[in-house]
Amino acid sequence: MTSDRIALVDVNNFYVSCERVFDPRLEGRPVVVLSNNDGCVVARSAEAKALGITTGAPWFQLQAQAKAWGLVARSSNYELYGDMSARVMEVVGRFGTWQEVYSIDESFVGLLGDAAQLEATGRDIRAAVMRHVGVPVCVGVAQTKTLAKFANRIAKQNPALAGVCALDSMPAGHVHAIQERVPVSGLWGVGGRTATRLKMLGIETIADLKAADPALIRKKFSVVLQRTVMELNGTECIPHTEERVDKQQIMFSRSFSTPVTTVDGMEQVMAVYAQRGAARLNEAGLRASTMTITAGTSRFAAGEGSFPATTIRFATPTQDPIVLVRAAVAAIGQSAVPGASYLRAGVMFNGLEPLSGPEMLDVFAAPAGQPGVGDVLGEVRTKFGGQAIGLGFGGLAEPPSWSMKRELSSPKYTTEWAELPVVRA
DNA sequence: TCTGGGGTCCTAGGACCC
DNA sequence: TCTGGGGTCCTAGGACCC
Repeated sequence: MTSDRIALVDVNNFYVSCERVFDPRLEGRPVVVLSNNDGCVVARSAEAKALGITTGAPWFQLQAQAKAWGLVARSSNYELYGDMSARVMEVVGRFGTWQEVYSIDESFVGLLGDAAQLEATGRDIRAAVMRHVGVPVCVGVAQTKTLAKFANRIAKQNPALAGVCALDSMPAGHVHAIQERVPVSGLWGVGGRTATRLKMLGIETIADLKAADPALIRKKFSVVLQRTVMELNGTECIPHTEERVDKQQIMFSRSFSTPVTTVDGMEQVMAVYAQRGAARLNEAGLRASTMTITAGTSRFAAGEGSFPATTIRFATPTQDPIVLVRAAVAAIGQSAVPGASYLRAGVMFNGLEPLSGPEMLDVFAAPAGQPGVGDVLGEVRTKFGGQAIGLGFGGLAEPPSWSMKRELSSPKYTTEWAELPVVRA
């Protein structure tokens, strides 16, 4: 019987797998990839997981044992991961009747076929991605997205399945037995808070939740969890959106490598961050009607922190870096507390609209058809690299002392001519 | 000394309108 | 000045995801 099914394809330990493609010595060793500023662990190889290293573990706490464990750490290299992601998505997309890219390492694709064909297609996808990109993927196939996620989890945890699990080709009793063992928190869309509240109602496993009354769940929780219950029972409730819906917000936020303690310093930070945000707006072809700036001291320090946040509304939506930088600097100047030890800051844009949309009268805007400042900056960056040009502090060749730290980074193997891998034969 | 960054969706409540 | 229902839009906050 031919059925319409959904496959969830994701890359195992994606960041680590990308590093391994270009450095095979990492194969078989415990490897972690760190967050910005080399702060904490964001990805782990199977060997690192086996050592008990958790996601979010601070690197400074692991460093002492790293040598004894033979543990290798890499800074995150988003240029590399982004490019590898695009390659994986392109290969996976060839197999589907539709494709929705869900995250940097996951996509849902539509498959048609009977149980045996679905499973065979899963194996073909795995082989193709390994051959063309070099990273291992797992495939879960089922009737709904929630179940496809669940099947993918089974594929990952059960080595005998060799990375592919199509629920249609498993005996129903077997599937049910697994659902009776796995706690609800292992389910897509059910986090810790909801799991705790469900437990009080005696709902602990996926099987419990599947058998729950959807109407009751909606009343006691939300329409979101009700959809989960229905999806567990085979009714599709979460639509697939092939083309990315328009973004609702754009952010740029970063922690510093060293604290910033002066208002002047925070103004420098904002000048740089507002520019980075403006560049993102320009790339997306959007302008914003509000900008929210945030900053924060340590969440872990004793005493009261300072977490200024200010929203600025623009009479005319804009993506002009000069306007945005001025507004951000003025706002932080008013809200930053002198002497506070700031560790992070961010810029967020909301109320987005396309650049090509109806123009309101603004005597300072570039005349129609002429490039604005953002376009010119973007063009220079495309030709000469991201660091080539900037306004004020954003244009310094030598980055300020608080800039992000990435000491253990691999080269941008696939996106910079100067950093291409060298092969000797 | 050191603890990520970037998002989405839903809901409740307030402002405002007819 | 008070009375009333019904509706939209916006924002803040919660929960979750990778």
